[in-house]
Amino acid sequence: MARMTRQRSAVAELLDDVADFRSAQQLHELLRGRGEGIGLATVYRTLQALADGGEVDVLRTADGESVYRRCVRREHHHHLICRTCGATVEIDGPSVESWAAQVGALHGFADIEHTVELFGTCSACATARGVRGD
Amino acid sequence: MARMTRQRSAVAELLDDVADFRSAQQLHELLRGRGEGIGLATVYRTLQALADGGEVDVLRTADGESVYRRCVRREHHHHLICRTCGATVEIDGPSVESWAAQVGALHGFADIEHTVELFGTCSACATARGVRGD
DNA sequence: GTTTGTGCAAATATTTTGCACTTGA
DNA sequence: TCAAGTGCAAAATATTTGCACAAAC
Repeated sequence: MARMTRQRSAVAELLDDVADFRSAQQLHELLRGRGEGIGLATVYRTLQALADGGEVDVLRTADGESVYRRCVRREHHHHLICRTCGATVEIDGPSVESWAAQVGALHGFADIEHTVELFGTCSACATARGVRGD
Repeated sequence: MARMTRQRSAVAELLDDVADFRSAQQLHELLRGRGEGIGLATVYRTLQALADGGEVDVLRTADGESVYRRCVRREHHHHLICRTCGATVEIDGPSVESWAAQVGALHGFADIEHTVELFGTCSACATARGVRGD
């Protein structure tokens, strides 16, 4: 039910090499750039399978694109993302977990799940901007 | 630069009446149901303008639809959303705010913004499901 | 009267799917 | 072998846009 193919290996390897979130289309272009013969549909199908299996994180950008990234941690966690250069840090926050559960219970909600994403300017980008006086 | 038209009033009124997040398409259908002659494109344009002006909240559903809702509170806040019936509760969480700022600072990030959404099953839906033994 | 807004339909963009062909186990 | 995977192109979905017409100020 999960056959190892040239295409799937290529996607897996690419995800190992790439540090931040990339869209399916970007990943497809990168693969093509590496000389991999792979169709866009296959990239989508592979990413979807990986996401279902919890092997990659999926985020939705503000303009409605799905972006994917290999998850370093196995447990539930969140992201801190630089809004300028896209650098990401994986973080966890026990306090948020418990806060979410509490708030949910307070309003009579069960099975609480939550999405938390932090956006900011990383020190490198802040410095760059400071220098340029932007 | 912002002319008041029949269509815009209709959208504004509808947003006042509707409690939870609705997609542009749903809002358009609701307007048509009310007998308002209004085009889908106009609904999109109007919602976009309202969102730009900070008068409505925009969320992205997991399947890539944008959903809109008039913001009751002026201040920054979050949402608790029933994944079954879509009921929403606006919440605030000082602990999350400070946690976000701390985590950001710890990693050298400035200007931290965050998105936090909680999803759960509201008591009504939990009961309904329990009764059916689903 | 002029400028802004609207409706429609066509264009875009992203993701999904049908189907014949290929390929891994 | 042969079910699972792939590629392509067409379909589906959500949203945007060009343009002629209508309407607000």
